[in-house]
Amino acid sequence: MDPRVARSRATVLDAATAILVESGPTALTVDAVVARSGVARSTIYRHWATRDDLVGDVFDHCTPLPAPPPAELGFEAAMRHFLHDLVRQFADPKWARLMPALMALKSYEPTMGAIEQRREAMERKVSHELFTRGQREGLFGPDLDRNQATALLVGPIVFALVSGEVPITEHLADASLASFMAGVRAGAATAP
Amino acid sequence: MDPRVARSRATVLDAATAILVESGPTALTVDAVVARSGVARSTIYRHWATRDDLVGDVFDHCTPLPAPPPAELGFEAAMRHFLHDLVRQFADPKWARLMPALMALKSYEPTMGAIEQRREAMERKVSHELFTRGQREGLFGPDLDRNQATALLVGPIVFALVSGEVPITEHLADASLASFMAGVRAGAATAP
DNA sequence: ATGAAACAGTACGATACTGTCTCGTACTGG
DNA sequence: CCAGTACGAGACAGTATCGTACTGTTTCAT
Repeated sequence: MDPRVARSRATVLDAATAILVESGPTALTVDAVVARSGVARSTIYRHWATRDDLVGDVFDHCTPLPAPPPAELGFEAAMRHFLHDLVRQFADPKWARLMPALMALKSYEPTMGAIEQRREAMERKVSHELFTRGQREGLFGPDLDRNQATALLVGPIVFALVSGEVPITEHLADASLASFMAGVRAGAATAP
Repeated sequence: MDPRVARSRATVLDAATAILVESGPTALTVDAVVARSGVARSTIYRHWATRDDLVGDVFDHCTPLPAPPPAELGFEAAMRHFLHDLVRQFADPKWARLMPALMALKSYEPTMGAIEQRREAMERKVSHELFTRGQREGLFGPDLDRNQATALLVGPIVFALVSGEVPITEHLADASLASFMAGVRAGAATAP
C-alpha cells in the first residue's frame, strides 16, 4: 500500500475522531475535517465515497470489542474479568463520549444501527457463553433469562457512563457482580 | 391567554415532538415543522426566538418527572414503587426514543445538558430520600454509596432501554430490586 | 362593530454543507 | 530516471437551513 494513502487515511481518521469526540456527529463535516487535518477535500473524497462512509469508519475505528475471558475460569471469575474489561473500555474518554452518540444514532440511522448491532452481538455472544459456564456449575438453571441477567450485570456500568455521577471503576463492577451473585444464591435471578 | 396562541403552540409542539421521535434531532428543522403542522413559519418565530428554543421546549414537554413514593412505605416497597414508575415512564415509546437522544446531546449542547441535569437532579433527590428510609430501617449504614446503589438499581432498566434486547417490565424492576436487596442482606452493597 | 393581535403565505439574504471537477505539484515504485 | 499516482488548493453548482421582512386575512376581546 502506498504510504501516502496510509498517511492520509490515518490523518483524516484522527482528525475526524477528535471532532466527533469534542463536538458530536453533526459537527463532523467534511469541511471541518479538512480544516483540522490539513488534508485536502479531494483527497478525502478519493478515500471515502460519502461523508456517511467516513463517519461509519470513525465509529468502526473506535469501537472496542469485548475480550473473551480465559476458558479455565469459572463463571464468577470469568464474569468479573468480562466486567473489568468493560470498565477499562469505558475508562477511555474517547469511547465514553462516542457510545452515547452511537446509541442515539442507531435509532435513526440504519448505517450506525448496523455498527452498533455488530458490537452488541459480539458482546452478547461472550456474555452468553459465560452464562453457559454458570449453568454447568449449577449456579442457575437453564430457565435463567440471560438477557435480563446481562442487564443486571452490565446495566449499572452503562448507567454510570451515561449518568456521569458514578465513577466507573472496578469496584463498581465488583459491586454489580456481588449483588447479582447474592441474588442468584437467594434464588431471585432464576425466576423466569 | 389568547386561544389562538394556545392552539398554535400546541400544534407546533405536537408536530415537533413527532418529528423528533420519528427522525431525530437533526431532522427537527423549522421547515419540517411548518410542513407537518401547517402552522406558518412566521407564527413559529413569533413564539420561539430560535430553533434551539423550540427543541428545548419539546424536550421539556416530554420529560417525565419521578413521582415520590408514599411516605408511609418502607425502603423496599417505596423503591419498588419508584422503579415501577420508571418502567412506566420508559414504556412510553415517545420518551423511550427521546431519552437516548437527550443523553447524547447533553455532552455537546449545554442547553440540553441543563434540561437533562434538572431531570436527573429530581430523580436523584427522590432516590436519595428513599435511601434515607433504608438507613433509618437499619438495612445499611450511612457509608452506603448512594450514587452507586442508584446505579445498581436503575442501571439494569436503563440498559434495557438502550439495548432494546430486554423487555422493560415490572418484572425486570423486581429482579433488579431483589438482586440489590440480596446484596444488601449479604453485606455486599455496604462496602465503601 | 372595531381596533389589536395573531395568523398564513411567501419572498429574501446569508450561511453552511455536499459532492464534483480541474490544474499544477510532489511523491513513489520499478 | 520516469511514468503513474497521490496530493493540495480551490472553484463550482446544487441544496438545505436559518432567521427576517412584508402582505393580506382571520380571529379575539371589548
